[in-house]
Amino acid sequence: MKEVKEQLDIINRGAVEIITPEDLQAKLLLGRPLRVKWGADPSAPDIHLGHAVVLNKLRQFQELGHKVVFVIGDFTALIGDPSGKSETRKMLSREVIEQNAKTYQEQVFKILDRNMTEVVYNSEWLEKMGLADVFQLSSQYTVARMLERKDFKERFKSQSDISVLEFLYPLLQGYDSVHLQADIEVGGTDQKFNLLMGRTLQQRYGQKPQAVVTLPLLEGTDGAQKMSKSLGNYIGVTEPLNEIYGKIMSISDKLMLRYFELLTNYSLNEIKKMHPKEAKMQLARHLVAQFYDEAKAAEAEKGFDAVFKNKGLPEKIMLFPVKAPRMGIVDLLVETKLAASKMEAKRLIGQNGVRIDDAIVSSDKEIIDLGIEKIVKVGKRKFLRVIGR
RNA sequence: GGAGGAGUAGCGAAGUGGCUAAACGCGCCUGACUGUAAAUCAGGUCCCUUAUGGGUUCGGUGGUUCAAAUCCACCCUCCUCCA
Repeated sequence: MKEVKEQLDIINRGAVEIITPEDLQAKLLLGRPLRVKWGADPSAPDIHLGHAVVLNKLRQFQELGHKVVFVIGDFTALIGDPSGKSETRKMLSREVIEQNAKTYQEQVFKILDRNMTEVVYNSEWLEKMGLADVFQLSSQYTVARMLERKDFKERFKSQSDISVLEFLYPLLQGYDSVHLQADIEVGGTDQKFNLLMGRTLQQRYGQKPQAVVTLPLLEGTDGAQKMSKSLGNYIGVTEPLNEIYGKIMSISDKLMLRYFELLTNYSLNEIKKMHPKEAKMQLARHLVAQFYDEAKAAEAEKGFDAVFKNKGLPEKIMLFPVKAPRMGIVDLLVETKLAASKMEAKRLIGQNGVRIDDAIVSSDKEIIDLGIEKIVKVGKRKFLRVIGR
């Protein structure tokens, strides 16, 4: 195991806050593999790079010889985490939760080391709790303190609903730490309240409080708002490799450094010395390799260069059979969904954005003979092989 | 329970009877350039159509008018203040 100081440096990288640094150091000084808790609510099964920030940190813990305890909050998901929410969450059904939990694991192990991870479901212990246990647990915290939490406070102030059930969520998440005897818990800054609850409850139940490491919420590809599926600025770990590679290449140079800091272990000083394009390629390659493998990463890079650097064709192009042997270009674009409407098709043609077999289509009245296969290109990145039958 | 305010294109936001398919910003798309799907610059961004032509839009439904996003009635949704 590495020196404590060295471990602290690694853990600190990219972290927003460590509560408390003294506690963390004391834990590390124990010299044994620590139990690093990470909980996920199996309600949104698509993991993207935003989640990967936390996973990357956990991976670092594993590389330092510690054990990750991955808590699937199947039971707490029945309540729904109120963090950052402005309204009462809908309850999820058991079947949905189970399916999501499965998907979640498949994706998580693209980053985490399976052999250094213990997967637990919190229904294992929470389901068995009797009402008396719940009484005891809920007596450990006050309503006033609960209302200190920003999202609750705002909802209370604006007179939105807060169900009593929701008050139980942080308590149960905190209780998970008690049950699991967690040494450290890692989460996004939006989880801070819940993470601190773990510390409070552990002390009430006679344990040493877990150290808490909070990580920033990653900005999405737009570089402004946090990465989220609903904002459409995310890069999912299960996306096709060319998409991952391409989306990384499309982020701004400034954002690239942020991604390096939070998603990799590369030295930032080294990266800053590199040519920005080279650096970005490095990042794209690294991430594709992480979610797929090295060979696929090289493939993605080759594909990207072929299409964007040399303005050529990608290796694999989807084939789209059309009924007619010949077709007007506008109809063809609409038929193949390369354009959303005829107007759009015309706009694209007018702006020299459409090519057939690499020749710019100059008129929207052109008739295309589909007797032999044609390669249709729209914009920089949409390709289709079209043939009439 | 009472008083008031707001709902306009993907989002934000102008527009308060005809000149409005509806300013502007963001986003998105395309092009040029390049170091990449970075940055920058230019153009485009309701649908159909060969069209300076037609159709359908401004929370919903009806109405007034030659003419409505704009006026009236009712309804729906959201917000603020008071109790």
